[in-house]
Amino acid sequence: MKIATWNINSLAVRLPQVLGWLAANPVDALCLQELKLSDDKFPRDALAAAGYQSAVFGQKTYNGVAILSRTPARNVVKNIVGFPDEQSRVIAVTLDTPQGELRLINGYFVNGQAPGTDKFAYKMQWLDGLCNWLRGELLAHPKLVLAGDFNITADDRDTYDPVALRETIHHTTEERQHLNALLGLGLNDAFRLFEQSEKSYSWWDYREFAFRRNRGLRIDYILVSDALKPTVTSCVIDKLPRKNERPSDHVPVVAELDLPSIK
DNA sequence: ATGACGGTGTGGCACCGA
Repeated sequence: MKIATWNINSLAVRLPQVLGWLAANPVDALCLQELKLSDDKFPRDALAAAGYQSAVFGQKTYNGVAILSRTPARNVVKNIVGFPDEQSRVIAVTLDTPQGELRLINGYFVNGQAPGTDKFAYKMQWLDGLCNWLRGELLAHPKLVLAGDFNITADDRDTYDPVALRETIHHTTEERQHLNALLGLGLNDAFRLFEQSEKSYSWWDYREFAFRRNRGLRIDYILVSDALKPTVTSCVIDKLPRKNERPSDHVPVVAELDLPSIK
């Protein structure tokens, strides 16, 4: 089965691109971030016509996440249990596969603006809350995938300028320690399970021709639990949608797991 | 040091993103 994640930076603007991408890339589940719309504005019918059910946790203007899946999602949880949050950043579902249940968690991690700001402090607290919640989720669901926009570069391979951007937002030691804490729970960065080309990124600024110059960051991840790690057969970044007219600044990441495809 | 680009809102610029 194939699982993908994509920060689409407004589903109202990008719905046609999502539908087009799904037609060309018929994944089993797609995690979307930054819907920027409330639940009542979610294009459930258009996605259903394309063969996808939707578990939605929207928010007006900012944030908002959804999981599209070919099979029904059950046990839907919104946001981090034990971490009250005004912002819609997490949705978790259980999907039933012929190989048993799979827990899929979609996160739009806090941006954090800059070290020393209130938003950075919120990012650290949010990451703490996520880690504490996931510890139990992994015990309850050994076959678990955490996908989304992490807003953290894991290491210097994931940034176009590790020297100039050292200890700036998305590059701080503190953020990377939090990401390592997640990995320490028994999660694995699917992208790094395979040989990848250098300078592989998932986000490029809209400004200064960043995409053309490949000045990007890899901040979108698919983490798989230890139990799933042996089943991962590929993980790729699909840069093509960044060439669309009115593209999102992020592109999809796709992982393939050697579980029978959900029918 | 700043802004550059793009999305949203009840707007004519401000805020946010990364």
